[in-house]
Amino acid sequence: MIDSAVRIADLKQHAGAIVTVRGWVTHVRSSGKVAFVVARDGSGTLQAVLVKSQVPIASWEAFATLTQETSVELVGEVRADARQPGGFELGVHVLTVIGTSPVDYPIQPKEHGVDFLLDNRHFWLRTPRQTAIMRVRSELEQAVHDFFYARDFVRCDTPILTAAIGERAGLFSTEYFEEGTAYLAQTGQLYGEALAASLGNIYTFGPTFRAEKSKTRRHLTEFWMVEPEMAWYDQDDNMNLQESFVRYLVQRVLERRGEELKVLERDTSKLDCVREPFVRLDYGDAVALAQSKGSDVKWGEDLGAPDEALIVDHHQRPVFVVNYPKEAKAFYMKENPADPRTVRCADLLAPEGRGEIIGGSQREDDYDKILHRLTEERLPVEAYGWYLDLRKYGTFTHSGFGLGLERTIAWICGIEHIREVIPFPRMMGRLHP
RNA sequence: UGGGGUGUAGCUCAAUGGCAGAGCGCUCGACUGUUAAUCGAGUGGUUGGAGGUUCGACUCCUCCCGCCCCAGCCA
Repeated sequence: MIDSAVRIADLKQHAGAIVTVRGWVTHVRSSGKVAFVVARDGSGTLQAVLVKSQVPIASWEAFATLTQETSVELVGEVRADARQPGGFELGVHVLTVIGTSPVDYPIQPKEHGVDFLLDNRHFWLRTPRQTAIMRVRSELEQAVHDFFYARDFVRCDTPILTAAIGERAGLFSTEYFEEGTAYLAQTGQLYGEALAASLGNIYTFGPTFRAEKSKTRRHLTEFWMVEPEMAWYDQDDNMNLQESFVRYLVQRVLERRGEELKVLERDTSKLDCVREPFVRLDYGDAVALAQSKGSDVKWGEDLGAPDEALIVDHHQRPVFVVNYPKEAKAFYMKENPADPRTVRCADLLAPEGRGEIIGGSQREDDYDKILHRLTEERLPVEAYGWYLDLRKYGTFTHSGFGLGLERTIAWICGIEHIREVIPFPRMMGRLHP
């Protein structure tokens, strides 16, 4: 801070005092000899009142020049006023313009189209709904760390620039000195497995990149993922942890970000369902359920988004769909001893048509089986040498999962499209601002 | 990539083959308590682009472009 300016949110602690507030103008109103400036500073909004006969001429003239988003410094008396949302207003003694703002500021206090707002994302982020979302996002990120710290998981940062490993979907590539092509990581999981053999329980939390040409409300090309990896956890332990984790995240936002959820007009009763045990539905039963509701999905196929919606709507709470067919899932998932056609995995489907927010599995720990799967998938075995070593030198039962941060935020906040829950979304056809 | 939709003033939208409009914004004016203040006046257009049909096209047709929704891929 430049000096002892007061944050708007803290004004109630300064009732009756003369304080300095700095912020940006959102509205101006005038009634001839009384003028009103509404300003925000990131912590809240404040109405400041200027009376022509009680302020210096320079301040009165400065008011006349105010436009939306002009940055200002206000010195005045904090006084209680029942008409104000926060209960206080500022009786201005001095108004000083810090930075002017041309009259063509694009965002008005009215409805705008999505494309226009995304073009002006740097300004859109100044609006109340967007700041509420960003505060929930921050709360969730902190909650992730608190949850795992309390359980003695070690946070490990895995590389973003990688050689060609990982999953099958599209990769962003870039030149990498004499090493050829590097790819932006689409998961930290394989590194997480190596670290689990070193530290026991670990998690990674960072951005991941997928060059898929997806244009849905659930996809970004750059998104943040939490990926825990636990030594000596089987798939049941894994799901138990996921259930505790998701329950904690929801409770944390309900407890600490109620104001933000109110701004977002979130019906929080829809989140009460996380307190009940999550449903654990075998893949075969999930297929049968979807079929009974009109889907033509067949055993062996991955569930489509409409199938997932049918399944979750039926149960009205989070659902684990467990043990998918091998062909529908990645090579590293452990073969199910009870039914070798399937693997020991689970997708966690969030309520309200949100679809998959977690994908997880027990990892294949048998050297020969995973080598066989790599070959089957026609993946370059030589690139996976270090990964195979984890099975060769002291293999171990282990499991992990990946939680999509943006999908989780969108679900908890009740935001339709995940492009709104990351400050500067990266999607097909959008790289600016 | 496939299916559907859409594109008109700075923004949000009207104009169903016959004079291209409104609200908001912006400019000027009035007002000593406003809450997206109110009231009065003013300002605003290559109707996404190219071609075609027609006496006449924002409107109908063809192609192209942008965006939105859905699907696939996944978190």
